[in-house]
Amino acid sequence: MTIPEDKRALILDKLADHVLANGLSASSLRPLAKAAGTSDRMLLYYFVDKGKLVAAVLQHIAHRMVTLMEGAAAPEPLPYEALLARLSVALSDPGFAAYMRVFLEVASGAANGDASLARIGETIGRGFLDWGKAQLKSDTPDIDAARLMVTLEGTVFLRAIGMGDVCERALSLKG
Amino acid sequence: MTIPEDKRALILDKLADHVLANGLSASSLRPLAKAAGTSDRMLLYYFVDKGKLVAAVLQHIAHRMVTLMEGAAAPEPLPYEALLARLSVALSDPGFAAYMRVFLEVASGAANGDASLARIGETIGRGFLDWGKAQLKSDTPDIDAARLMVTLEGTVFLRAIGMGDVCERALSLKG
DNA sequence: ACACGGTTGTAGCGCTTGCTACACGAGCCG
DNA sequence: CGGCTCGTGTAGCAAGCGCTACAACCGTGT
Repeated sequence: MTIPEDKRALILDKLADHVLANGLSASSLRPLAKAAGTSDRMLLYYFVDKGKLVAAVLQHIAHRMVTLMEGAAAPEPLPYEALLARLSVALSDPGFAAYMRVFLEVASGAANGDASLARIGETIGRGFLDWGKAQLKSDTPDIDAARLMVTLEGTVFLRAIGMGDVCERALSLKG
Repeated sequence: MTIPEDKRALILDKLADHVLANGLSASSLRPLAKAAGTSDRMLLYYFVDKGKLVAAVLQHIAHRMVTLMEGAAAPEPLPYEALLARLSVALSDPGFAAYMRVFLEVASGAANGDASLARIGETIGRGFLDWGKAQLKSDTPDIDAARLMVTLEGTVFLRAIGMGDVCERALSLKG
């Protein structure tokens, strides 16, 4: 037992970097291997097949994102409007935006029938939802957290197609 | 001049069917050609290259979607909440959902740097926004239409990853 | 009748994809 | 020492990708 776990974890980290920087669609075995400083042969040796590799990388990315989000959490619970405004700008940060891009790609793959991506996407999504709920000061936290998330993912979607202006308008204070 | 326009339009229709049914990622030349009853060779003859083909198909799909939406428009302007509820169920309809799946895929591609997809996505998105605005009865139609769209695209995103329940909760009447 | 230009089929190119067969070195166990 | 398993490099497979070269068809104009 020569503990491949260490090496696996190290590789996973570099793979996550590559996916965050280049997207899932640009992540075939050979580019990934190059980014991790190995060969495609070794990637499959560690992860058995492509599907399991992608699952592992996305899980790793999700874990990183949770860490990142914990650091970005509001110091105290905020009412809906204030939290929405705060998170909206947080998601625009390039560091966060990369995660949102792959999240969007996961959702797209899931919509096209990839059950594995759907499962991973839901896990990430539920984590995100809970994280938001924990920061909400509300009488109806479940409903408001849901509204928060729907709105935020909507802005991710729209910003992707160059409609950031519409997001700004939607987030302007309600009359 | 043996009018290739007719044939082009006919082919475009079948291509659109295929993309709506199978997604953009499952739409390489040979499957598309088979779906349209031609050869990849002919597809390139009509559309020059893959990029232009995809652009043409997406434009065609967008046009179809506009037609579909016109038929689904509310008979008279509705206030925000009512319109949101109405459109939310409309987008769940399988006929509409296929368009939303493709739309999501376009957004994902755009987010990953495909400028052509970004342009097409924005065109579709702006059309959608205008369509919604026309059905809104509001003092601040621009803001409300933006909020409507952000919310609806958010539900598309979340439903893709199996979080439809969260969408329901978000759309429940506000307290 | 004949040449010609728009249309189409056949075949294949060079490349990338996920994955695998095989050999070889290194370390452990008898 | 002898074998045996684990780790790794080399090489390659079949399939799919976008795209193209070439030849043949067919309708029209002269």
